[in-house]
Amino acid sequence: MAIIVDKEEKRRTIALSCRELLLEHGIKNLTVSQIAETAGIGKGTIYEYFSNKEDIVFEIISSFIKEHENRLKQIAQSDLSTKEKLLSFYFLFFDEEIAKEQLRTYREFLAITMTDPTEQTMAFSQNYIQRFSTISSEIIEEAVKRGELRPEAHVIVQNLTIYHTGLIVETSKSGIDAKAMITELLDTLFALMETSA
Amino acid sequence: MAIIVDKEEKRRTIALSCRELLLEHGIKNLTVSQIAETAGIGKGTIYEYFSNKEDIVFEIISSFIKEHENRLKQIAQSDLSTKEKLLSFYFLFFDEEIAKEQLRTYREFLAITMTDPTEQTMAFSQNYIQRFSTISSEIIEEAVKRGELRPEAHVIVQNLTIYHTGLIVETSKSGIDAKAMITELLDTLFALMETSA
Amino acid sequence: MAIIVDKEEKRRTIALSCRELLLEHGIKNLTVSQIAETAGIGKGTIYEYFSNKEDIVFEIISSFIKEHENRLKQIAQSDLSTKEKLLSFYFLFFDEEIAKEQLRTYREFLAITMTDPTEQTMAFSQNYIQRFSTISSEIIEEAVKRGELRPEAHVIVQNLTIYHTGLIVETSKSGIDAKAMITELLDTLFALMETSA
Amino acid sequence: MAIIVDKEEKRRTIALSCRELLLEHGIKNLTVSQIAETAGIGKGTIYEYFSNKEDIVFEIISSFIKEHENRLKQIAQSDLSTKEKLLSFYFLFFDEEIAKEQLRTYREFLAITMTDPTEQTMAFSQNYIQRFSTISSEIIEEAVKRGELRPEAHVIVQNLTIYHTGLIVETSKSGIDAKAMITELLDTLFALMETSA
DNA sequence: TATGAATGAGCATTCATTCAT
DNA sequence: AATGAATGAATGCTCATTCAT
Repeated sequence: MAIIVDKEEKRRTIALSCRELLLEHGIKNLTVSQIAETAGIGKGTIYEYFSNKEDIVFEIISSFIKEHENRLKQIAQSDLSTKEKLLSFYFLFFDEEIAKEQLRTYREFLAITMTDPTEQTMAFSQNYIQRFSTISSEIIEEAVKRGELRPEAHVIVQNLTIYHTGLIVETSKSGIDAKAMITELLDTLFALMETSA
Repeated sequence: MAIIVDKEEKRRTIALSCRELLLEHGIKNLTVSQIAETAGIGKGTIYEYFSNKEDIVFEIISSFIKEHENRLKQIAQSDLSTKEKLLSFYFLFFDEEIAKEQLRTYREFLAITMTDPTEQTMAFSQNYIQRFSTISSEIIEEAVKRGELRPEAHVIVQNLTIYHTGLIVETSKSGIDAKAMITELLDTLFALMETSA
Repeated sequence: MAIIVDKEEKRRTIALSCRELLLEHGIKNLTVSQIAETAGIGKGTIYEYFSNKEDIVFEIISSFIKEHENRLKQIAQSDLSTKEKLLSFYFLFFDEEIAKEQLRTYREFLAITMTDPTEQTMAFSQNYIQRFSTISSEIIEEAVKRGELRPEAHVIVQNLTIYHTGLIVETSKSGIDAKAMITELLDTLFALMETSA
Repeated sequence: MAIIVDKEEKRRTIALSCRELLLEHGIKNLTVSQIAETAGIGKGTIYEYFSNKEDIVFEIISSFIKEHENRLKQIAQSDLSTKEKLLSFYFLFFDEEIAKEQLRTYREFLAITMTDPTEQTMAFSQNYIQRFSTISSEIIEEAVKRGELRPEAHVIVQNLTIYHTGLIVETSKSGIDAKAMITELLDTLFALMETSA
């Protein structure tokens, strides 16, 4: 009897073994040969589990995003104040050591989604944005329910996700302090959004 | 004595003759040979006026940006209300036929600044952001002076430039209506920022 | 399972198929495309077996040098007198039809080692010089042992390898008869080196 | 009345102004534009006085060689012993600071004469070799006349010029001590060549 | 299921030299 | 006599993907 390998399982195994490799080389400089070698399999075998290089890279990035998502969820469920939650939320990409390491690669990923709008790419990217948005919405919804923030906060926070993307782009040019920018913006917004009560 | 050429002038001439070419092919798929042919000069001549392909591309993009800047200035100086000004201001990239054509190329440019942060690239990019910011700041300053908007508006509008970049990125994934997003956001922000008076 | 190829074997096969090509075009004018075509393989395949053009060229030259070395060994082991051996030894590069054809390419190779002293280049070159020296030393050692030549002959013959290189260089300028030069020099040296007995 | 410029004079002036430039960049990396700029004249003007780049480079190298020749003549006319003269003579290229600086460029020159045997190149090169030979011959002739050396020394010393070229080539590969090589060789040769008297 | 050998399109850049003025 | 603007040929190398075994 031949061993039946769970394809999905093996995809993950291969992807996981190449997380460091991706962070080290970046997307463009990562070769399929390197992936095969690091995963300990043949180059051709890669294509038994992934349709192309992009597919592998996205699987690896997906694992990073899942981790990131979990951290965001922890922030959302923490005891912090609403403002602190949002601060931590948006800082995460710029602040934490792990996230910072991933920022370069995430920018590359973003650049790809901008210039090669494949169906595959876009589906992946949209899905990610949506999940990211959902979590931040939950933070706000709660605050609005509790009467802390005006209902308009919802719209604003929704757009903060897009602002966040802009910040990721613009911080690739030196001279921009993401932390300071977010803090100032949230301070100002909160001053406006908080119920006068 | 040989003819003396105004280098700066000729740079512009060459760049101008290749505007359509760039929009048609995009940055990556544009070849120096195509540029030379379109400009009606020898390939080597290109390098008498530009240090490399990037240099030419940026000169061409620069001409688009200058045009864009002029349109933005016109908006800033128009009779529109502050909110309408800002709407027009941020729509411009997504709305006008001309701008829309350029959006794809501008995204490519943005992708380059994110992944190949050359000194040349960054200087160019920062300069552009700054000029863009200056104009929008002027719109706000005026409104604040007139007592239309609270002073906090300044911080918010400053960050709208970054939001705008994020929007350029995110709209590369279909399914996002930039116009609706901006309208909703500005409506909400204005409701918060307008002096109750 | 895929076919496993003996890389070293294939390197040689490719190199051998391009010997004539190299002699015909010389190093500089030889293109990788020509090599691929002549070897009957794809251009990319070349780079599966060689790290760069220099690597291929050196492999081909290496095959010439090995042949040359074998001929030198035959001379060393022949019944000729010591002087005749040395004459044949140093003539070989200038005299034999085959060698003469290779002289132009060998000069190019020498010129490269002089101006682009890569580690790769130098290692290759030194190795060659050493093997060449070893053989001529053996000829002398024997003669000294037999009491034919004074022990000093060793030093002199060692330096003849360097003289030989000089001759290869200088004969690139017409008007120098390598054969006559070597003959006269060896005659004179032998008159001085031979034991008076 | 137009000023009549002595072409030969101007050739020298231009060449002299670019000596440092040549040593700094080497032949291949020296551009005609650099020469024109350094000489303070237009690029086109270069071609009023020189037929091509090679012509300029050789004029500059010629000035170095003339200097070198003068130093050799001084050695030949000094009070040193014959052996010491020859040692100094052949050391000069490897030992003196100035000469050492020039060695890299001289090797490049040699490489050119080997691979591009233009008439121009060869004439220049042969002329140089001959003058170099003449001086060393004078040293020997004297010694032979005085009865210091056997007449055969003439043949040997003649060939030392070629040996010297070989040494220049081989020392481009590290690991060869030119000074030690020459010393040992001359010691051995003198032991053989000196009249027993 | 696994593999690894083979592939080939595609492109920026340099710089000696010319010649119109 | 002086100049400098214009030129254009020529080439190594990468790497995702396929498919025969």
